[in-house]
Amino acid sequence: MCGMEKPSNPSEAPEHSFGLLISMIRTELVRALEAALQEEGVDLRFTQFLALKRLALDGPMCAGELARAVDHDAGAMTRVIDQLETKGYVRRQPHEQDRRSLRIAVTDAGMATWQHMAKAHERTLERAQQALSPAERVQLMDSLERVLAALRATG
Amino acid sequence: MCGMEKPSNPSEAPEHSFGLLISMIRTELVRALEAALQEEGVDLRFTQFLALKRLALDGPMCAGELARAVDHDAGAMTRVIDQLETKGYVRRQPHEQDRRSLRIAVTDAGMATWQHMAKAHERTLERAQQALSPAERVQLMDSLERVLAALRATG
DNA sequence: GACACATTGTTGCCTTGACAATTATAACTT
DNA sequence: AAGTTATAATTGTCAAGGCAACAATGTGTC
Repeated sequence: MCGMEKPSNPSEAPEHSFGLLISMIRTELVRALEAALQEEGVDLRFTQFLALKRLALDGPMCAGELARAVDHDAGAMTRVIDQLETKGYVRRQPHEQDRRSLRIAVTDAGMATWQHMAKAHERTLERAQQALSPAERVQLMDSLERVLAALRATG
Repeated sequence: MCGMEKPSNPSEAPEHSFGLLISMIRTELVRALEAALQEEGVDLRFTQFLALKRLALDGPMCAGELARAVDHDAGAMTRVIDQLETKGYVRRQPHEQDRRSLRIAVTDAGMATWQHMAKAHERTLERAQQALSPAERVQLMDSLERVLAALRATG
């Protein structure tokens, strides 16, 4: 009775608001990426993926540094590192100059998994942007960067 | 010691990946909107805001319908409606033809709050897009809609 | 050196959202 | 009409993220 409503006009665009649109894309992207990872046999959630990717690309870094790099709460990052460490993809090493800090390093197993993941990642990203021309993709990323900067600027 | 790292090149763009960029924007947008609402004296979270906005704009609808409209889990939507009902912004009415369904309607207080919110909403959205030209804003929304459609299609 | 203050990582607490199971009602089939 | 299936809302459960409190260590000041 209450199912698929809105018989208004099928030709008209959904006309989503910006906030909802961004939220929906994030949800779908996370779902798509996690599905792609699972197909590849990689058991990682979105956040774990982001952290491992960052470490694999940028090399070892401190926990807080990593948290900022993937825009994650420091407390939550502790647990993400726990998970990655349990899976054997990451190692906590003491920091040379600062005994408060850590040096989070990717293990060999982590690197192997990362190379496995990279394919699934690219495939998902390609699928998301398949309806956009190369120029539009560049424009999209540029606009999004400017939106983010604006939001962060005015605080 | 481990603070603000990355002294590489200040002129170069951060070069975020698409998934992280979308996530960061969502986080900042939610934060900005909730801050703006709070400044306006409206005590609503992002999800509650989305639901009330949808109801205010589209009129009464069923719970499941509303959940789909704001891309929210049905179970979670039950609780959002609980919250909005507790605040007095929304009323659960029985559905005329279907005794399983509900008719979620905005109260007078809810409508007043919505008109209060609308300003904060527009201000936040304007702030987010302030660095984009009108043409770029249209292009951005269009690209995002296409990305969402692509993700949902191959889903 | 002693003190205040800042920073790093961790933990506890709370809220939120996703998913599965449940209940009540409707719709469909025979 | 009886039985089966589908749908609406709710509830329980669990993982994840944000925030505040905390202990350990570093930094700066007198």
